[in-house]
Amino acid sequence: MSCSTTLKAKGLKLTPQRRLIVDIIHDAGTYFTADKIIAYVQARMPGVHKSTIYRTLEILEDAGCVYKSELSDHQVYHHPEEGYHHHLVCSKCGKTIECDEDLFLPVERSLMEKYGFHVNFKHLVMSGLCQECREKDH
Amino acid sequence: MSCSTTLKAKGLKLTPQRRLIVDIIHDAGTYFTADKIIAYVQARMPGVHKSTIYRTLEILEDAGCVYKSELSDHQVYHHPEEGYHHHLVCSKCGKTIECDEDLFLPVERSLMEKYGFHVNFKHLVMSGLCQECREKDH
DNA sequence: ATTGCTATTACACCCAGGTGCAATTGTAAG
DNA sequence: CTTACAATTGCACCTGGGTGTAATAGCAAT
Repeated sequence: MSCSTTLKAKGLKLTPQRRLIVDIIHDAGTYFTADKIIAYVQARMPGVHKSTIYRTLEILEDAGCVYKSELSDHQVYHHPEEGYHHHLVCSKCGKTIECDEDLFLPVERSLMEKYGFHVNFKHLVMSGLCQECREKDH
Repeated sequence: MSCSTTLKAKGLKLTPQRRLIVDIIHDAGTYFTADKIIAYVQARMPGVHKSTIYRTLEILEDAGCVYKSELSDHQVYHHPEEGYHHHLVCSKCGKTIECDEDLFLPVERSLMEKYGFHVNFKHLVMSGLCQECREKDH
């Protein structure tokens, strides 16, 4: 189901501002930080308030049209069709590595077994050191 | 090495403000949010500015005297001697469960093997649903 | 094409965390 | 016990993310 259809089905309106924000995220091949989205939107449609953008992003997230992750100190948005996976971000060079989510199934299982806790590991963003930076550093 | 000694060894001054902040964290058996620390400090020593407290906490973290974690939207500080462990926080009832860090060793290893990435999993704080809340919900 | 109702917007304002800077203070050396 | 100097403080101000609200605009029914 397309994003605009999903919105309509929920009784939500398809305003020009929303159309623009949806388009930007869908056209992105990768994830966008909130500030980037704000910059793009305001470049194409000056006067759009940042609170509108934050609220739209929240609505789109609730509707399942975009995914949000916390990357150390910012929020990051990406399109669901980009697939379910986590991101490894090198704290030295900033490089991003996509990471298969299956690697986390064992921990999820053991947290459940040991503590009865169902942890939410969707779209994890983790920081650390990539191979090159560790080698350079040695 | 005591915290004050560590500070002195780095050429840092032991001001009354710092002494107070250090004491508060060391006397805590558990973790403290930044706002709680600010409230405690300002109750005992009115006039201390929040930026001073944030700066002191950063210095103490760099010196290894306290550990910082990000808990969904706040920062959380705790004393190193509290031990290395992660926290599971229920997003429904707010309950906190301490979680053995050994559970994460397998993922750390597989991230290293598969991507050569050394992830920093110290003092993780994860949200999810605890057993009771899942049962109540069903 | 109007109307009416509800969702949405822009705005003003809030909050946590943080920075640059001039004035102040701890502390080591004389 | 001074002095000197760097470290620290409080302040003003900034930033990202977010909320309450009156005014506005989509959209469905007429």
